[in-house]
Amino acid sequence: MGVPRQVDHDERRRQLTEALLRIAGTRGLQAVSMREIAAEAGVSLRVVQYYFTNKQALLESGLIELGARGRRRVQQRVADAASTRDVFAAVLGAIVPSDEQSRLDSMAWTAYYTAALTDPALAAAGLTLPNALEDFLTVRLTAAQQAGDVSPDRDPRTEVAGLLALANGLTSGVLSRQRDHEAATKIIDYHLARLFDLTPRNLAHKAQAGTDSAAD
Amino acid sequence: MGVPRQVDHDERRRQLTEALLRIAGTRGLQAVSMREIAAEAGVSLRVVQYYFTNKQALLESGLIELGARGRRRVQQRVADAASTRDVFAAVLGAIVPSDEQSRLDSMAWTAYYTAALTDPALAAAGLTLPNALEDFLTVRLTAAQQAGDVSPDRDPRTEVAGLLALANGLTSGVLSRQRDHEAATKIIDYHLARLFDLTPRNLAHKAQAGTDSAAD
DNA sequence: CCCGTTAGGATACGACTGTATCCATTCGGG
DNA sequence: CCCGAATGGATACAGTCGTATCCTAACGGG
Repeated sequence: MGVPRQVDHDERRRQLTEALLRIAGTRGLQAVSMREIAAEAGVSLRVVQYYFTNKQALLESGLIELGARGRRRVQQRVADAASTRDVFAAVLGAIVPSDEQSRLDSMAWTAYYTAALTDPALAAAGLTLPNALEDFLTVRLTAAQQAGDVSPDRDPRTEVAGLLALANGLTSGVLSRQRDHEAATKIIDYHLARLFDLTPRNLAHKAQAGTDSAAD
Repeated sequence: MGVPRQVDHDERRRQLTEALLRIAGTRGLQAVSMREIAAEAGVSLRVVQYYFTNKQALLESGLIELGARGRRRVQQRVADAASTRDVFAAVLGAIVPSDEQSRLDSMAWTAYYTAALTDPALAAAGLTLPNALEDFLTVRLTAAQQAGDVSPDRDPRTEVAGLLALANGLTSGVLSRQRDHEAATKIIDYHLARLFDLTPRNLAHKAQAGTDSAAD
């Protein structure tokens, strides 16, 4: 038992979790079985059993990894977002699947989400990401509104909830290949352009409240 | 073999299909088995086999029934919709689950939708309702815009796609009990109010194009 | 009357599931 | 050196799954 034991252990678990998510993303959650995961990871059934006591534990691990990936994607995009509008475009753009990897993850996420609707054990393991995003964006939008970058007759919480639901619905369309990523992005930008537009009747208000709106 | 044979046959199939949808709506699609359907319908396994050759046929029947229910709900609400805005509120309000029955149907629909993402056989059996609604609403919105009831700088197709995606995303939130029906309706109305609002800069255009806008 | 079709009960079959058990190997600290 | 823990191969077990088969009844037209 060498020093890097715990590391190897976690690495093994990570490989198995990734195999699980690959299956869930391509063939669905109902195709996920212990033996399938073993085959996908190129190991024996016993190894899967060894590193995960339960199938339940395995599924939870997959859900946790999926949440971590989502958070990572959002943070990467938000990192280089200058304005509040850029932050919104980044977050919403991170929700809608863009490349093949995010499509697979989105598939798996949808499968988990659907399963959690009828399986309280999965629901308890956490789909908390949407709520966190809602709070985060609401704070940002409220600040932008107070800075005069958004029309005062907009309701930040309602706008954010609507935009997140929009991104969610667009994701469904992208996954079912009813829409592609570009079309979805256009729809999102269409709405962001209106939300952050101050053209006619809001210029007066903008001029009166424009204090620290440059950095936002 | 009496005259009402075919009728009895169809009635039996209908009962079994409803039993299937009850299970799918409460315990999920993965809980749907021939034996479970038999138990739910209060018949023997053989009867389920007798009226449906395959499990596949059974699932398709459930999907068809689900689509029919959705269409029925939309038509009922659209029936007494006076203005174009009422039509939009009716259609979008028909998508978001309101009572317990529509919640169950929406659950089952989500389960089917998710399954269809990885099962081409189910996808072929038809999730065509969204596309039909998109075309329908786009025609209505374009007409309303030409009548001057909607600002000319709105893009009807984008607006409709966005609203349907919004309703879809809100449905997810309602099903996961993150939001209730009332909150979802408020968000929809919030957006419809903006879409059909002509207050400041559009009144000029409205006055110039207002020919047959009264009946719409 | 009787015979073929319709309807359904009872049971079986093979595949697959999650989980458990038995066993061999490896390897590092005492 | 050696012994116990870590690791994993092979196999078994009890369920559940969709599907198939066998066998009764019932019943209406010839």
